Amino acid sequence: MNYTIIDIANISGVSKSTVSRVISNSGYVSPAAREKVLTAIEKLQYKPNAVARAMVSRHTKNIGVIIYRQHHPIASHPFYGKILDAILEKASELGYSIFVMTDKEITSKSADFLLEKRVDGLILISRLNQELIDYFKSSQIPFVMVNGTSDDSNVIHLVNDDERGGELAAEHMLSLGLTRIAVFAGPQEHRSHFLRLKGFRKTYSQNGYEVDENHIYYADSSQFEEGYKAFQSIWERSHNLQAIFATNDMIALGVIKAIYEKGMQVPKDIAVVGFDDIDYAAMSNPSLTTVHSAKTRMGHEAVLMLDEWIHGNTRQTKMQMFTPELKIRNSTKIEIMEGLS
Amino acid sequence: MNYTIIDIANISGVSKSTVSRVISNSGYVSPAAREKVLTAIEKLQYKPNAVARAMVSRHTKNIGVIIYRQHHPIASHPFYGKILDAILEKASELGYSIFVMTDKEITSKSADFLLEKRVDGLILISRLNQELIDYFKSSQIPFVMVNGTSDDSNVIHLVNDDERGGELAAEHMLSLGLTRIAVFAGPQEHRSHFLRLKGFRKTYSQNGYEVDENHIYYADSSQFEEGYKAFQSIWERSHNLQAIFATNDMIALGVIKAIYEKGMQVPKDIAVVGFDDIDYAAMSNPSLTTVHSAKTRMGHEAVLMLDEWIHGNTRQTKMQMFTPELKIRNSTKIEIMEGLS
DNA sequence: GATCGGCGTGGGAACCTTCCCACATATAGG
DNA sequence: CCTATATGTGGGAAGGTTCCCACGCCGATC
Repeated sequence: MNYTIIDIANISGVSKSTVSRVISNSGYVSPAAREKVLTAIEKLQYKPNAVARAMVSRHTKNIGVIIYRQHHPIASHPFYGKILDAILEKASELGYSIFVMTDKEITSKSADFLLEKRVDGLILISRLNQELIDYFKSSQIPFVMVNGTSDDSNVIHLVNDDERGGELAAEHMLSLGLTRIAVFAGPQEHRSHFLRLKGFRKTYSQNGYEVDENHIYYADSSQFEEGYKAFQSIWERSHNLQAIFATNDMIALGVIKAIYEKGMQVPKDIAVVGFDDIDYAAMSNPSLTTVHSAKTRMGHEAVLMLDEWIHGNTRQTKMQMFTPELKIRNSTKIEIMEGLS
Repeated sequence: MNYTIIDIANISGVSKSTVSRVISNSGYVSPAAREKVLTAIEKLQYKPNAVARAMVSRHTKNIGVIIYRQHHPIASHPFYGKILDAILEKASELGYSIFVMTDKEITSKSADFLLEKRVDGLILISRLNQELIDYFKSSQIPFVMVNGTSDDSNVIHLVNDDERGGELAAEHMLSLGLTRIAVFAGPQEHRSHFLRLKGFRKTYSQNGYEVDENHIYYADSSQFEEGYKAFQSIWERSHNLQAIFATNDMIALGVIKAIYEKGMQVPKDIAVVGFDDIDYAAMSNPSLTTVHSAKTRMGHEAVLMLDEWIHGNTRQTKMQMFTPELKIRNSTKIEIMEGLS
């Protein structure tokens, strides 16, 4: 069914070595021989067997991407999926194929699977624990972490400067005079949510406003439903909120929906600021003011750095941090509040 | 760096054949020998080399997924990404690894790449042309098409019953007495958009209302921006619309946004119906009435059918059609219009 | 006590490629 | 004319596994 290099050799009347040289474009091959081989390849629609090639060359040109996440969606997630899209794009440019796996549990199971497939490297997305990080380190496989947790400065990881992002959100809200606020924070064991909240509180604090712990709602997950439900619960505690900061856009979108269902409007009654700048932030009604995180750049850079490692080069700085950017949209389009506190 | 079956054999004092039998759990192995081998495997953290295995067994347990699509997002697309998520899930259940590729052009380029990697089968998502379908047929590789175009009844393809979906949308709108309507249709060369429009018009027609060709806007793409821009253009032509049907949710969401920016409200001034039931349909403000398409089921079924083919079984019915379902939400929550035309 | 089947084990070929080495021819330099 | 170098070609080993076949042992059957 599939032809081999030997078939091509026989048809074109040369040895398999010569065919190999033609395919890999290396060594000496006479124009006549090359011509004959090329015609035979074309005629039989011969495709070199990458499995056999990997067998001898000891590398597959395959990269594994594992997204650690408990809830759907995963690939179609507006944040993680966006990173994946960027990975796919850059990998294709560099000639890699990508295995995508999703894993609900933070264990080595998926990775072992891909390790058996002999991938050249691994890209790990989202939070994983130190035990797993140590496992990857000991396995000798080149790997990079995207948007994950690690204080281990020896591990390549690409993250958003979430603390700075939190500050940006706070600065914006402060500039609008919004001081009666609430925060809807995603799971604090996740680096991003933790730092976003931290930066936000710090900035408010530095400006003389402590964020009341009673006005911080800690969500169990970072999903839409969480923001939606959470708003009801916090609303009962405090009726005179001016604004809400959510540590990601999905939560913010859930909050907006809940606000409208209570018969209020954004930003007229309550302003909302999100984080991530997922595609829907711009599309939502009203469009959502948010902090842009470098999803595409993280994905591209992850592949680039992994590729370097695979080729034996490593950079000095293992940690790459991307600067976030504030995107002001309609959900905070208000007159500046004055003299209120 | 990586141990081989021979290393395990040497350590445990048996032959490589015995180790192979232990790993594959086949043939006769004495409990004593099995025990020794297992300990050695555990001790060395031996991982069988799937590349070598694929070499001899002639199958890789890898499946390629190619998403043919010109515009970003792809993996993170609320429709295609959702299918991909389902594929990933089911594949993992069945022990397959998934190569994901995206291709902007409808050529055999990506497929050739995966064919070289010797995938066991291919899942092709979205529209492709007959030439390419013929190419896959001639390549002998098991493949299934998801949400693609094909009149070739010999090709396995999974589609949504889009025509019926168009009817459902029309029936709902008619039941609300909405007759002054406009349609925003995605690219007509795409089977889905074509059939959705067809079913919709047919139903209106059967009820005595022809959809005026002047009130159909044919969009160049099926994206948010398209719906957004399109509304402005159609709005100038007709100021007294009661409702809009868009052939997918992204376009519908764009329309809603444009409606609000013109100072009107949904559904009070104009009702909107979409198609697909992407996650954001439920989250949007107002929530979007839409026709649910079986994204997850299509993804699951695609893997299942491909797996059957890989194992040499094929079903009689190559074409599997999924019945759509109307999801009534707030974007059509109106008093029934009476006596208007 | 020879034969037979079940059990347990090991050796070797095969899968398809790359890479190294050996060999052949032609050309140039001394 | 002989050697050195460039060009061109082919053979064989290696890479790690599976699978087939052969072989040895044991207990049961005739």
